[in-house]
Amino acid sequence: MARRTASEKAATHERILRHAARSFRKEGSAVGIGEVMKDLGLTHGGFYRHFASKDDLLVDAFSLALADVAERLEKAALKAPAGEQLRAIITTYLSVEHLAHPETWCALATLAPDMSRLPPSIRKRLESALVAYMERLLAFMPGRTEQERRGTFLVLISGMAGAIALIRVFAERETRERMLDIARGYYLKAFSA
Amino acid sequence: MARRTASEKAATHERILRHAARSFRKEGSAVGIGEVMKDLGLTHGGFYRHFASKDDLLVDAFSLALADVAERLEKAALKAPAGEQLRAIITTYLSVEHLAHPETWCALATLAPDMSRLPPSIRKRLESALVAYMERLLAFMPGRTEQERRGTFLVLISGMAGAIALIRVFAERETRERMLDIARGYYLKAFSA
DNA sequence: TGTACATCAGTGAACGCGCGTTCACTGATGTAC
DNA sequence: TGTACATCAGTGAACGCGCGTTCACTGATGTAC
Repeated sequence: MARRTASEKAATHERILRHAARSFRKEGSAVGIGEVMKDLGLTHGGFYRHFASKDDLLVDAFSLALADVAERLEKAALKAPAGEQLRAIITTYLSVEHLAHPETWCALATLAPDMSRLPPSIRKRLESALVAYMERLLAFMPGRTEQERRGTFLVLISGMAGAIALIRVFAERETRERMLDIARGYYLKAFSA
Repeated sequence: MARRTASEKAATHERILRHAARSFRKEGSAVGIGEVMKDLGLTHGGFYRHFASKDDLLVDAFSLALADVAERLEKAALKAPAGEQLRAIITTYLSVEHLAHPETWCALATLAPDMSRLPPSIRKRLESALVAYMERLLAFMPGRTEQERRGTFLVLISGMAGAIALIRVFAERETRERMLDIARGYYLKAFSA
């Protein structure tokens, strides 16, 4: 119960951010500040030493979540043999693992509607995070020009996010996996053939 | 302030449902019962003569929203000349109108994550509504077998919903319309050529 | 058809609860000399 | 290097507020005879 060193503060800031990025993806952006802090063994009052408001945390957490997924997908692509990189991105994105773990995977599939309801002033920061997401994966997208590759990213990622979001509404494991197979089959054929 | 006739009650029930289906799509499922009732000139207490709980309203409102959109898309298809029906569905779905009016258009693009967080007991009803959405448009989907047409619906509708959800994060009209053109171009080429 | 009574749609106060945010306080850290 | 003081990370009580839900009440509707 006293002042912390600068590096301790930075570590706490990051812990709040990382945990919020998971909680919002898992349970939605209605998760309270009190709950996030409590999960970390902290009290709610201290939150405002780290973020100006909940909206401020939301934007940063959404941005971190997007960067996190971009990194995961990039790693999956880089691990794949040459020519199989886009295939790796698609099978990683449309996986049972992704379906079952919203808290560590794509924020677009869980939070896109919440993102679009944030105040416009703050949404600009989210747009940057989305552009960064795209930039990170652009090299793996098919297309002759950069414009084409951007278009491919838009259609492919938003399409797969929509598929994950829809499939998650269904409860039965069997139904979900059948739908996932259909979607994966389509995107592999349409984008990586 | 007294008992109403059976048909008055039914009318009120429907007014609540229809308005909720709009409000949830526009502002998210966190919109309160009090607000929905107040918008209709009613008080919050009467709500429970019509619905057992807010979750109960959520499921019914989501289902109505889905049925509403299925009908709009079906009408768009039926108005189109033979051979242009799928094209009509795609251009209607990926329109500036849809982008700008979440309250009257596809609930998947605005509420899919909220749907998947509903209690499993209640989610079954939503699954039926989604299946009904599919059935209604199945005849317009390309594919040799019904299985294929179901697969096409899954990929097409979830993909377009994901595109709308992503594009709505961006604030600038010009950016949005450019992205919308790219998505529309893709889906027309991939599904309706 | 009229009468007596049960039902219940809608009202508005009240319930407990959790939310985001503020603030006085603590005591260790950071800084100026 | 030591000292004196300002800073501030984190605590926990308190703020106003809105939420979902309950309930006693009202009076017109529905129903049994």
